[in-house]
Amino acid sequence: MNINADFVEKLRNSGLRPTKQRLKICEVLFNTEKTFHFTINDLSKIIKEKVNEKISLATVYNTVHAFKKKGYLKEISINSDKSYFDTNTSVHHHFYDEDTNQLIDCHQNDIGNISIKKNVTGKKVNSIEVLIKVKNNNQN
Amino acid sequence: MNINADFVEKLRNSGLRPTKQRLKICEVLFNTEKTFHFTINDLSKIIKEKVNEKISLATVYNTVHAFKKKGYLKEISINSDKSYFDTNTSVHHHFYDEDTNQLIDCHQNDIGNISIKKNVTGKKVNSIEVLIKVKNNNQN
DNA sequence: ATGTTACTTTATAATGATTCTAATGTATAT
DNA sequence: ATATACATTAGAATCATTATAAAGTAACAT
Ligand SMILES: [Mn+2]
Ligand SMILES: [Mn+2]
Ligand SMILES: [Zn+2]
Ligand SMILES: [Zn+2]
Repeated sequence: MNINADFVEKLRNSGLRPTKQRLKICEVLFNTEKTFHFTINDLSKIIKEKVNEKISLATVYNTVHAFKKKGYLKEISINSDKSYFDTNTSVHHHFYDEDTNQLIDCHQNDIGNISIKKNVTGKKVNSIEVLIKVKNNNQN
Repeated sequence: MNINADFVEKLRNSGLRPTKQRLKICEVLFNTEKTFHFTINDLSKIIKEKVNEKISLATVYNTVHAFKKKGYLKEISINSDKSYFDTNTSVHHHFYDEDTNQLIDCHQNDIGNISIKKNVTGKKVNSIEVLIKVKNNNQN
């Protein structure tokens, strides 16, 4: 278990105890080639189906929020019904496919630089996020 | 009732019957100098306090969604807890004050032009929205 | 005006995502 | 091995939103 040792270290370094539940969730979230977007529901479905481990829904919530707080996950709000999480924690923008409800990363180089000419007085800019909603060409 | 007649016409033209509930809500939302952002909770509080009319919460939801569908309101998702609505239906961006949880309009001229260099294949860009999160300068 | 119909409002229940609780289990340090 | 703080868990609670279905009202034809 080479990869597992990495996650143990990662968790320990964050002050999180490496429990088997957290390690399983790490595997699902971070042991992939590409980053991805998911809802809590997606995640618990993946755990149920692909992993031989029953993790309480409360633990999934706890863990996702713990990972978000440690900066290993990002939360993305597209509509108020569901909350999306992102394993890509870098500053980046998103396409949102309104037909399929899918989030797609939009890399910095796919979009012109964004300059804020006038800011709110007495405040510092914390993040700039662009959301591009796309739809099918054919009218429905 | 000059203004009221306008709202009656507006509703009729949209295929919505001008009920007294809808007219009251029109007054609250559209009989103002400036556009503003609100949650359903905000709106029903305003109706309770400033207007001598008791409107069922279900009707507030129904009306807001009807107005959104007709293009008189815009829905804005900042975080998954609350849904914000906007009486400014033009294409525009937002500052979100993370200290006060307030939405502030960001006009087109306060921000550089945004060019999408690479789009999702087979899709047309429907909207481009920028969200700028701001915070106090002093660390807390 | 009256009646008919479709639309609207309303109170209340249902839903569903998220959070809370408090009991049980476990990792870590001594 | 023991103590202790941290973590997991099932189930309950919360809260925003949506559904239901009964009663009310606007629009329209007679
Ligand atoms: Mn909605
Ligand atoms: Mn959250
Ligand atoms: Zn992303
Ligand atoms: Zn706005």
